[in-house]
Formats: sequence, C-alpha cells, structure tokens
Amino acid sequence: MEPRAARITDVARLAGVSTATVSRALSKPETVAESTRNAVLAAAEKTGYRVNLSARNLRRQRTGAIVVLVPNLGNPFFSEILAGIEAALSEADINMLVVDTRQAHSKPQLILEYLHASRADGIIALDGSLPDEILAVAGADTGAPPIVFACEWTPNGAFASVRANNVRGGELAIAHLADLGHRRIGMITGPGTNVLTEARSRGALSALETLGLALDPAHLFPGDFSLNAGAGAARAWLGLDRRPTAVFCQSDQMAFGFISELSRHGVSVPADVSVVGFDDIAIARRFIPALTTLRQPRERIGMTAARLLMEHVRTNTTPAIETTILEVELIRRDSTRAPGG
Amino acid sequence: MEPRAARITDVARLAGVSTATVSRALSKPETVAESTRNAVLAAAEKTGYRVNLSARNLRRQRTGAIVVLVPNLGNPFFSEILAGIEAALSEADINMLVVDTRQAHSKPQLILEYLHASRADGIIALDGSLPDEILAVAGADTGAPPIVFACEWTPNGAFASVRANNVRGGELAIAHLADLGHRRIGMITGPGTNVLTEARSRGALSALETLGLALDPAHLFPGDFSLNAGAGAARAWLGLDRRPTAVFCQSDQMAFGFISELSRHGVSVPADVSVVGFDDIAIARRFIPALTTLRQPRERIGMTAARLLMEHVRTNTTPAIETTILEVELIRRDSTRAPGG
DNA sequence: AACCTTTATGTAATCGATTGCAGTGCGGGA
DNA sequence: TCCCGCACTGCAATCGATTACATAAAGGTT
Repeated sequence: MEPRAARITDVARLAGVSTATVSRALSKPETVAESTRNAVLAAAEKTGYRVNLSARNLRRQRTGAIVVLVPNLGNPFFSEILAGIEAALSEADINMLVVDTRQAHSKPQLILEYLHASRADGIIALDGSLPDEILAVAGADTGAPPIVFACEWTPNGAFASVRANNVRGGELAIAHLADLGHRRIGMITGPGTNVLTEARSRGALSALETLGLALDPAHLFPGDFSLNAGAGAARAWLGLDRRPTAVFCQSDQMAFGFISELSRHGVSVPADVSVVGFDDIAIARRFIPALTTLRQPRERIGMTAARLLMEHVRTNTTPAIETTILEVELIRRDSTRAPGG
Repeated sequence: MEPRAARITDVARLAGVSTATVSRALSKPETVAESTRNAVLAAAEKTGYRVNLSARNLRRQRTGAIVVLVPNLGNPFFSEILAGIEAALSEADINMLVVDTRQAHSKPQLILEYLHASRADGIIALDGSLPDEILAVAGADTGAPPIVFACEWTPNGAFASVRANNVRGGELAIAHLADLGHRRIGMITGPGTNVLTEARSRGALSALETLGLALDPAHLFPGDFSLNAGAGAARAWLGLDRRPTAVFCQSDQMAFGFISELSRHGVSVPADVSVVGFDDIAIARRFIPALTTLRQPRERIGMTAARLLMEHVRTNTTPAIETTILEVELIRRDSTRAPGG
C-alpha cells in the first residue's frame, strides 16, 4: 500500500472545516477557536499530513533555504563554520544548501544560478575571491538575495561580513615571538591575492615595525594555506644562510607542513626554530609539538553570519555594509620558546 | 529600481508565443520550431528570466534536492565525503541540503521533517546510529524518499549502503603489524555500538586468530574515534605492566591522540610502540611520525552513494538493499616498525 | 431594540510553471 | 480533389497551500 500523501484538503474534509482554517490552525494557532484547532490537529495527526513545501514556498514567495558558497568543501577548515551556520539556521527552521565554488571561475554560470530569489532566500559566502561577474550580480539591487561573507570578505568591501580580527592576529603572533626574544622572524603567507593574507601580513608587519624589527625579504615565504606550502617553505628555510629563529605561519596547516618537513631533515621545533600557526584547528593541540597558534572562533563566526543574514531575510533588506569582527586569542603551546635555547 | 523578476508570461508576451511554448522551448528544445526557439531564447535573455523553482517543483512533484544527514558537521572527517556527494549532485543539477543529526536522539521530530517527499527527493545518511523511530519511517513504503547510507550503515542492514571494506582494513592492519614481527598487539576501538567498530574489530580479531595470536583483554582500549579517546588510551597503555608493542587505532584521530599523549610522557613512536591508524585523513602524512594507516576513499564513497541515490530518484524506485564495498589500502609510513628496534 | 465590535470561519483568487489534449496548417499520397 | 499524418502551438487544468476579503454569529452598549 502506498496511499497518496495527505493534502490540506484531506485534513480539512476529515476535520469538517475549510482548507483556510486548517492552514490557520497550523501556522497561526491563536486565530482559530480551541475546539476547531483540536479537531484540525487530530485530523492532521490521523492523516499523517505534512505541508507541501513547494506549494507553501510558491505562495509565500520564499524558499526556506539559504545557500553557503564554500571554496573547497574537502577542506576541513570549513566544517566548523558550516556547523555554526547550520546550528543557527536549524533553530529558525531554515535549510542549508551547500555549494562548492571550485568551478566558479571556469563556469560562473553555475554559481549564478544560485544568486536568484527562487533558489535561496539568502547567501553566505565563505569565498572572498568569487569572480567579479558573480559579485556584480550579487551586489546589484536586481532582486538578488542578500549576501553575507563569513571568514573571508571581498577586497572592495562592498558586502557585509563577519570575520576574525586577522590584523590583530598577525600582531599578536609577532608580539609573542618578540616577547620570547626572537629578532629574526620569518613568515609564511597565504595566497598573494587573498584578503586574509593581506590582513594577517599587515598586522605582522606593523608589529615588526613597532618593535623596530625589519622583515628580511628572504624570510617571507609565499604559501597558500596548505600542508604542502608549509613543507615547501621548510625547504626554502633550510636553504638559507641566515635562518629566521621563528616563523609565523598564516595557517595551522602550513605550520604542520613546515614542522613536518623540517623534522624530516633533522631540524626540531621549538629547539631550532619557533613556529606560530593561525586558526587553532582541532589537531593543533595534539600535534608534536603542540602548536602555538591564534584561535579564531570559527563556529561562532558561522553562527553570527547566519543570524545576521536571517535578520536581513526576515526584514527583507539588503544588508548594510557592516563588518562584524570577532576577536582572536593567542594559544601558547609548545612550538614556541626563546631562541637559541 | 527593482523590477519584479521576470516570469514565464513576460517571456511569452515578448516572444509572441504562449507560456506553453516558452516552457517547451526551454526544457525540451527539440519539440519547438527553430525560429520559435530562437525568439524565446532571445526573449528569455532580454528579460533575464529564470525559472521559479518552487513553481516547477510543485508542478513536477519533486524538489530537486537531496538531504545529507551528518552525525557531526564539525568533524572534518565528513568534509571529503560531502565534497564527493556535492560533486556528483552538481553534475545532475541537484542541490545538497546538509543537516546535522546531533539532536536526532533528543528531538527525532526535527529529523523526521526531512524524511518527506516535499522536502527532498532522496536522503544520504552518514550516520548509522539514527534512532529506530526515524529508521522505521524511512524504511516504510509510505512515500518517504529513498535513502542510501554512506560510510556507515544500519546494524539491521535494512538499507542500501556504500562503504569501505572495514573488515579487510582490520585484517590488513593486524597483518602488517604481525609482518613486522609484533606479537603483542593492542587495539583502540570506536564506540561500542558503532557498526564501524564492529567491522574493524572483527577483521582485526579474525586476523589475529589466523596468526595464532590472542588479544589480551587488557590491550583492548575502548574509544570513540576522537583525539581525546586516543589520549585516554595512551594513559591506559602507560599504566600496563606488559604493554603491547603495537596498537591498531580504529581512526587516525585516535592515533594522533595516542601518539601525542605518549610523546608527552617520553614514549616515542615507532621506537617504543608501533601505531596504525584508519582513514588516512590529510594530516596523516604530515604527522610526526607520518602515520601508517588504512586509506578509505572517502570522496569516492560520497560520489558513489550520490550516484546510486540519484539513480533511484530518477527511476522512482526504492533502493534494493545492496551494499557497495570499496577497497581500502594500507599506506605504510613511519609510525610502524619491527618491535624492540 | 438597534447598532457596533469582535471573533471565527469560509470563499475564491493567487503564486508560476508544466503538460494533456485539441487544434491548425502544410505536404504528400491516392 | 480529398484525406491523412505530422509538426507545431495554444488552451486551460493542475500541482497544494496561503490569505485578502466577505460573512456570520455572538456579545456589548446605549
């Protein structure tokens, strides 16, 4: 047996009322008489009625979903942000659609599909480097759904965003190393065009300047946040005559790659070189050595972005270009110590 | 200016045809005359028309989305599976809804909402321990959407699933350690009720038996796949008189926790004890020491599950209770060596 | 008693696209 | 010339729920 799914008319008939009353009894219970409400609820229960969302959404002109644009779903860095977003959305009974934007540059059409009110009520972008083509559509007040950036943001600053205080993170990393007595400090950066790279670098450079320390260009290792980039930087470090005694890695992943590759060449952290990471991903406290790093509240960033977006969805407004900055925290562990120890 | 979004009637008017023709020109182009088709496409382009999905879905009686039930979105283990699912779905222009099931036991109603045809055309469950209440509904042929399990599965085996050969993984882990000369082999398991725990343990135990080795109950450390569980097992290991010379950890995370905690107590891997993990997550090759582990093709598991599900969605059939098993591979790295070396 | 509120419910239009069925016009075969 | 079939296209019903508006009944006021 496979009975057709119950519709609102079935419930109405069984309860002896009109469909309008059923609809009201379920979504605005206080507007119908108690006896009627009970009859409707009983009938709904009996028939196993569940509202048809396509019909509701069509009528209400909304979708009940927001989409999250993730630069690379396979990267575990994003999972906690997603968890935060999901937690906030599920409270409000809103669905989370997840889309990987790896193809965004080759096939922007694919992503553009989502920037449309009939797909989603709003958008959270975790990817600051979406092609201009897409940003233009998202920014125009052509009825595209509201958009909020989380963690990353766009260089032109044309959208609301929720993010960590990356500049401060860069400052704290350098200040910590300098406190320990380091004077020759290197840095492994993210991708050159990335906004996080720029912010963390700016913080680090300004701290160095304040301290009267210069950054030797040979001690600046360009990376891309990945394990392999860290390993590559390690090989560059090994090739130097005058090596930095400490290195600020702009992501934990790069720190792991760096330490790991050094270890293979018999160089030990923190004995031979101190390392600071960024992110405080779960494994950081269990790496060997446990990694000193900057914690950014990824789950909270996700939740905050989701709440901000929902607010705009609810009030049907374009998000003001506001930037919410959440603080980072230096977590001291075992990968840093005084130089030459 | 915010012009109302173009509807199909707008396109029809501009192209001088009926809405029926517009609809056909867009979704079954070969059924309309070429000249008409061009006129429609031009009109669609000019008006910026995008089909309204709620309306289409209502009429077509489908949702164009499948939902993925994730036990804990914050756990990075799942991100690669999600990436695989997303890749397969996006090819077919199907959306991926992600839902965290952490609350499934306390509020099964919340998850039940999704087991309904008006929410999603199908379901992929990454969580083998959904409450019976939910499984009953999913299994009944009450019009609930088809469901496929990925990575995990249900103990009663009542659903189709795609998974790694966990039993074989357990066997390979033990065989590898025995090959190296280990005779006293311990094991850190996952949660007692988990199907993965059962399968991996079964493989390990049968391999031990084949080799004529027994598992000392004191060498069986109950865990839960987490970093902390591994650390806890390390403390138990340290407390033993006769310690195993090798330990098979049923997840990489536990292996990291185990190695890390041992390291804090001056015990070194693999010099003092060999360790095999399970999963081959990205960091495994960069841990210190690089982790010997069993690779399971997580992305491929995700893709395969998604394709299987889509097939059933397309043909509108309940998935036969078929089990697709993908092979695991032993990756030899530096955390294992001959005992007493 | 007449009139006004308030509360509860029903009627029917509406959201936007799809598709079964019916028509139209044209070309070819008998 | 007549008829049939084919290729297109249009008409209008349909998917299922929501909600503006109308109506009815009950209660309150003067």
